[in-house]
This record gives sequence, structure tokens and C-alpha cells, in this order.
Amino acid sequence: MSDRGKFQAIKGVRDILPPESALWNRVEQAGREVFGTFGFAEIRLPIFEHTELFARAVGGETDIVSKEMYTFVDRPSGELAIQRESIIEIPGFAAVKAKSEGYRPDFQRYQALLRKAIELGEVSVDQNTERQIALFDEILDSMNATEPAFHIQLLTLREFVRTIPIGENLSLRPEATASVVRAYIQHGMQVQPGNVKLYYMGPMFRRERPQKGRYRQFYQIGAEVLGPSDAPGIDAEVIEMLMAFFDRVKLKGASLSINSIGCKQCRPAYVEKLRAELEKLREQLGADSQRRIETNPLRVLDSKLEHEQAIIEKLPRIAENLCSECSAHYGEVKRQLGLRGIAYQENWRLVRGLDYYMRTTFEITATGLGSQNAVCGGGRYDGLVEMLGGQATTKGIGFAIGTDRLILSLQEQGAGETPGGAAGRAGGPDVYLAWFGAAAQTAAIGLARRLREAGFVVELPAAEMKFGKSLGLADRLKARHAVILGDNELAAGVVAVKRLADGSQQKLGELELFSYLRAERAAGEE
RNA sequence: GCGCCCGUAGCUCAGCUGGAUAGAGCGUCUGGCUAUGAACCAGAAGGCCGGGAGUUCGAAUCUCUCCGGGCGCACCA
Repeated sequence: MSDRGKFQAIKGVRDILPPESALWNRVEQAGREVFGTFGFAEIRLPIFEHTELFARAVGGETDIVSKEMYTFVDRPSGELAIQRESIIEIPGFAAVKAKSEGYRPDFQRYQALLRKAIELGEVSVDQNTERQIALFDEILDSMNATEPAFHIQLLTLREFVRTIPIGENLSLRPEATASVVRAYIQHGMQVQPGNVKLYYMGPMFRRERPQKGRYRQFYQIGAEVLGPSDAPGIDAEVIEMLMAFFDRVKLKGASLSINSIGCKQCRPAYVEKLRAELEKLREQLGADSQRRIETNPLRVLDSKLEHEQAIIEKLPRIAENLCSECSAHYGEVKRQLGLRGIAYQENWRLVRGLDYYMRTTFEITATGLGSQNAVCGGGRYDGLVEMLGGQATTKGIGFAIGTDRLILSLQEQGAGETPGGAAGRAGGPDVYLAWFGAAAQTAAIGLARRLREAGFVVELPAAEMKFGKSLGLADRLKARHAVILGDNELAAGVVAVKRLADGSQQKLGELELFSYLRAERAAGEE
């Protein structure tokens, strides 16, 4: 990038400008309202957490964790950091020579602090630094006091201290489920009656190749149900809520797919069966699918390659390999969806990439999004709470809506054109208050305040303009009315109101003005 | 991460096989317009042709590379 000092947004991120931002507000507001009616409450989460949280929840082997997170080492603090500073400040070889033995306790102290910090998880290290630390231990343990080896060892240690990253390892969240579960555990929410129902909305971060509807800072609206029950009715209600939300935002062509991917009991057996079957067919598969035989056989089912489709069709299906509990659960979820009148398609090839999913999985696709056509994905994750250190009996299910894609799809359907609603009135102000002369400005300021208090959107010119200019600006700002306040009106104790659409104009007192504008607003909202 | 395509005023685009001070429409600003906007008329501002390097007498145009974007793959909510 070299636009000569001009700043521009980082690759893969973007600004959401008016009037598009009005649509965002409308969508998020719809979420708050719909989720609220289902008894969900908002949780506001930090956008960064310990890297380890995501690694554990999402799965250390997934691309998300291994290469798509924005990860950084925080600056160290406390005694460890102070000790580190004093070691780094140890002068060079020649100066040290005279009294090097005196530094030994400093290193030992640092080593002890470091070990403790690692143990407590306050310092996280990768393989590379682990090697350094091991070497550090080794040298320190076997350090001998003979010259000049001692000095060399000392300076080597100093260098290690300088380069070992000792801050906490943090990451911008790539998704929010892990954070919700962390918060659930941290705040002891298992003592709350029934299941805890939470929703969230906000930015997530993934260092992916940008594409339409796929940004490095992207937004999600999601909800989770956590608690002791895994009743299929919960799965169905969560999906019902989701569909109610899409209905509320008037998303057309939303299509629901569901599947069950089994549990800890039955899935591994199925995966092995699938792997064995794929192994026999290896020669007929593409390179990617061949690789997945080892890494994640389930994802072969997702393949879009034309020539693999016939092969995939004949593979064993999980629905026929579920244990009796999972099978019953899945059946009941479908029945419960039926009770709610929710149309769905079973998609036996719908698998989830993240480790924590089990049993029910679902996905909603929308139109107008190209190959990135999923706007929402979700599923059950009964083992996750335990995996993150909570009660083993806690169950969970949730979903996340890709807000960027939802907005994109709504825009394709023309939603951007009609931003109504008082908050997101992109159509311009109700009133453009054109004043002329110092006395009129005084009156206009007061009138503007009263109009705004009554909820009207008022544009008040900050400086005096020529008459024609002022009305011209009113027009270009798409104001609905121009209220004209000059010496004539001031003297008569009225204002002139002009409806810009048809040019009709009348003189009104302030009380009449308010009732006139209210009537106009009511007419406009129909 | 891989492959293909794209990058000229704020926006949408023109610019012939390399040729002189790079154009248009829309938008913005100013004036025609001393109490009436949209229409119309006149004018102005706004570009190192995404950046850099190279080929050439000469590059917006050809080559390389970097940056940014789009589409598909991979991965994934």
C-alpha cells in the first residue's frame, strides 16, 4: 500500500456508511425485539479473549485457530515484567565480567516467576519458545563458575529473556459462542432457574481472503441456550425464533436445512465407517477430498466437485448410524418443528466444521449471495461447557447469523431503498428551517428546539444564506418541508410552511404548525 | 493459502494498434437569482491514470512487481 501517506482502511475491513447503517440498525433492532419476545436477554462480550479459549472451543486443528485468528502477545506486567527489565538492562560482556556472578540470583528469580506464570496460564508459550525455555532451564541448572564459559552462558540467558514472549496470548474473537460459554461459567449462571437464554451482536475477526460478504471484521447476531435441559423442544424453539427473525426483517427465500451429526457415542463410529468407505474409493476422489479422509472425513460430504457427487450419494449416512438416543432426539426435533409449522429440508450432508457441535445442526441459506450463501449456522454443543471447565451436565445450543450477508441479501431484495422509520429516516429532515436576519435566527433556534423535542427531524442552517440558496439546499437535502422565518413572518407572528413536494405554501402560527406537521407525518407513514 | 478477472475526478465510465496540456455525464462549488427550491444557462474546482520499477525518442496504453477489489477453490459461521 502506498497511496502516499493517505490512510485507507485495512484490507478486508470496511466502513458502513449512511444510509446503509440505517438498515443495519433496523436489522439489529429486529433481533432485539424478536429475541426479547422469546425470553432472551442481551449479553455484551469483550471482543478479545485468551487465545487458549478459542483453541479449546473451536478446535486447535481448524484453520480458524491455526491461521485465521488475529493473535497478539499482550505486554507483560507485574513482578515478572520488572524482573525482566532489570535482566535486559544488564550491561554487555566486558562490563559484566567483573561481577557477573552477582546476576545469578536475578536469573533464578526470573526463572521461578516465569515457571509460576506459565503454570497459572498467565503466560502462554508456543513450541518455539518452549524450546528456548527448556534451554534456559538447562543452562541455569548446569551453570558453572569457570571463566569465561560463565559469561557466555549469562549473556545467552539474557538474550533468551529478551526474546521469550512473556505476555498473555490474546486473540480477537473469531466467533462468540466460546465467549458466551466462558461468561456462563465465570458468572455461575448455572444457578439461574431453567435454561439461560442469551443473545449477542457485534464484530468478529478472521484473517481470511476477503470476498463479497466475507470480511476480516464481520458481524454476527447470535443466540445461545445454556442449561441442564437438552429437550428437542429447545432446538425447535431456537429455530422457530430464528425464522421469526428472518420473517421480521422480511428476508425472502430463506431456506432451512437440518441434520443430526450424532454424539460422542455414535459419531466416532460413523466417522470411522465413513473413513473406511472413503479409503476404498480413494482413487476416484480429488486431491482435496483425499486429504480430508485423514483430516476430517465428514467434510468430504460437503464437496462441491461435480464428479464426486455420485460417489458421495452412495456413502453411508449418519442418520442411519445414530445411536438410539440421538436418533430419538433428532426425530423429536423434527416433530417439534412440525408442531410449529416450520418448513425444513433434511440435508444429510450438512456437517459442521467446528469441533464442539453435536446432534442437531442447521443452516439457513439466502438468495443473492453467490457461493457464500449461508446466512446463519448453528447447532447443539452439549459437551462444550464441560470442555471449558464448567459442569458436565450443562447442555447448549445456539446459532450465529452473518449480519453482513444478511444485509447484502436484503439489499439485493431492494430493502435499502425504503429505509422508513423515525430513527433511520434517510429521506431527509422533516423540516428545513430557513431563517433570514439576526432576529429571525433567534426565533428559529427556539423553534428548532421545540420541534426537535416533539420528535421532528430539523435542519437549521448554521449561517445566514441567500433566500434562493437556502431553499435550494432544503431541496437537495430532501427535506419534506421548508419553514420560512424572515422579518415579515416575525412581525406577523407566524411562519411560512412550504411543502417541497408540490410547492404549496401557507402561513401558520406555531400551534397550527405543530398540528400541521403531525398530520403530515402521519400521512407520510402510511 | 491457490487460480482467474479488474483498478482512469467523489460516483459511473470514455480514451483507436504506445504520440503532445487525460475527457464526458452525474455530483460539488460559484454566478444568472435583491423573498421562493427542482428546470434551464454560464463558469470553476476536482486526476502524478492505485504505487514502484522497467521497455521506449515517447507509457493511462506494453512488461514485471507491490497494494487494493471482485469471482471461484480451499476453509468456515
